[in-house]
Amino acid sequence: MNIADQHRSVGRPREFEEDRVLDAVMNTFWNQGYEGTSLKDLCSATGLHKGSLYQAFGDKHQLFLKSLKYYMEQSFKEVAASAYLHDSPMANLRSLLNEITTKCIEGEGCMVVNSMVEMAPHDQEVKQMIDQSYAMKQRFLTDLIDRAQRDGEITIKQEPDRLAAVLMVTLAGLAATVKGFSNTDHISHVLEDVLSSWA
Amino acid sequence: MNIADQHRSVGRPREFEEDRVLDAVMNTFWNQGYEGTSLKDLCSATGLHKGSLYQAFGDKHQLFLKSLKYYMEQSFKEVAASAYLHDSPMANLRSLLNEITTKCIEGEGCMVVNSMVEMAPHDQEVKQMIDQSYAMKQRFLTDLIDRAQRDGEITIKQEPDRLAAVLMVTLAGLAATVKGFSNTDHISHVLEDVLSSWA
DNA sequence: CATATTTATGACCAATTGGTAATTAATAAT
DNA sequence: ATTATTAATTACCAATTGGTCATAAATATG
Repeated sequence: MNIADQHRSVGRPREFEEDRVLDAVMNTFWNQGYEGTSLKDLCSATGLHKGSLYQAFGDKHQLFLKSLKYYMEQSFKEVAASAYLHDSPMANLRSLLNEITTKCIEGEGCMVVNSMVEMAPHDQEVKQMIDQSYAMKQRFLTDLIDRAQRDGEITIKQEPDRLAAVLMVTLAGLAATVKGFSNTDHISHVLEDVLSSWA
Repeated sequence: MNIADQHRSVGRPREFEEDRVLDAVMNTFWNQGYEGTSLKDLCSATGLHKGSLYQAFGDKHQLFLKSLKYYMEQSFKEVAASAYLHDSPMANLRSLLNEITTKCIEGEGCMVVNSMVEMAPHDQEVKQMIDQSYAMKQRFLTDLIDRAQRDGEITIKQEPDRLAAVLMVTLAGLAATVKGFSNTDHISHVLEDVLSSWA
């Protein structure tokens, strides 16, 4: 019995899996935004009544924060794995960017970028979460770039963190642009093109 | 007497300037988003009662479309001028990107990118407007890049339209990223860095 | 079986939402 | 001056919003 279950050992047991609900909530906020999502939307997405949602996760805002955190963890896990497939840092960087691009196009964007645009300017908590996630990802990229530079596979005309900043902005741009167009042919190769210009 | 004024020659005259109202509406939608803006917000921003807003511009959605169109026209005018200051296409491209970057950081983003993220997937009319604006800007950049390439100031390893696609995505990324951070030092030079990697 | 505890459900709430309609006010044409 | 026309203002509306609360149901403990 772990700590998370401990306070549930007494009383009526939950009829839902927390992660499954969080996943449904996440998806709803992801493609409708915070203001565009009503509690009714969340109820029909999760199959729960709002009373249950409130009791289990708190109000709409807390629910959003938790689903955003969930998104950040899940999406990073899903994607970071592809940066360890090869021996060469450059190959790893390439497959990481390809993976992100593919996921981004399939999933029609990125919940972090959506939240950055919609909420960050008016929501300190969201802003803070994004700040952390951004810093971590930037370090991740900087490290890969640094090693690729040492291997001589990337130009050393720029510092690794500046190149990483370019990637971060380009990735955000990809996530934003994907939402505007049905045909994504003209943007699917953008990350590759940026990378190839660093040869 | 022009056509626009013709139907106003009879009856009580308007007490507001259409453009001033549209400007206030635009700014409100720009930094609160569509769903995040209520009619009350628009009334206090414009000083008009909602009855007047409806009569003059239609419902909330039409009002948004008109203010988005207004934004597209105004922002393009403001920015495009800086692409004609110098003789060299490369210098013009550089000052254009600098101007966009500056405006983007000052104004905390771009209404088109905001709308792309929030609305395009669920709003055909918005999507269409963005599509047009995107195509025009991409042509504008492609043309500049093409001429800079002919001058030998930009690598010819990539086609102009692919380089332009990179710029478009990076610009969208800039507009999105700007909204997430108070300190913009780490992104202010991204466009320059992209450009310099094309030397 | 009784009790304590937790969850699920549905009724309930005030406030706000986008939107309409009736009334009043201001102008041009007659 | 009267009338037609347009605009400004106000009152009004049904629906939805996020959020709470009382009650019923399900479990573990004693």
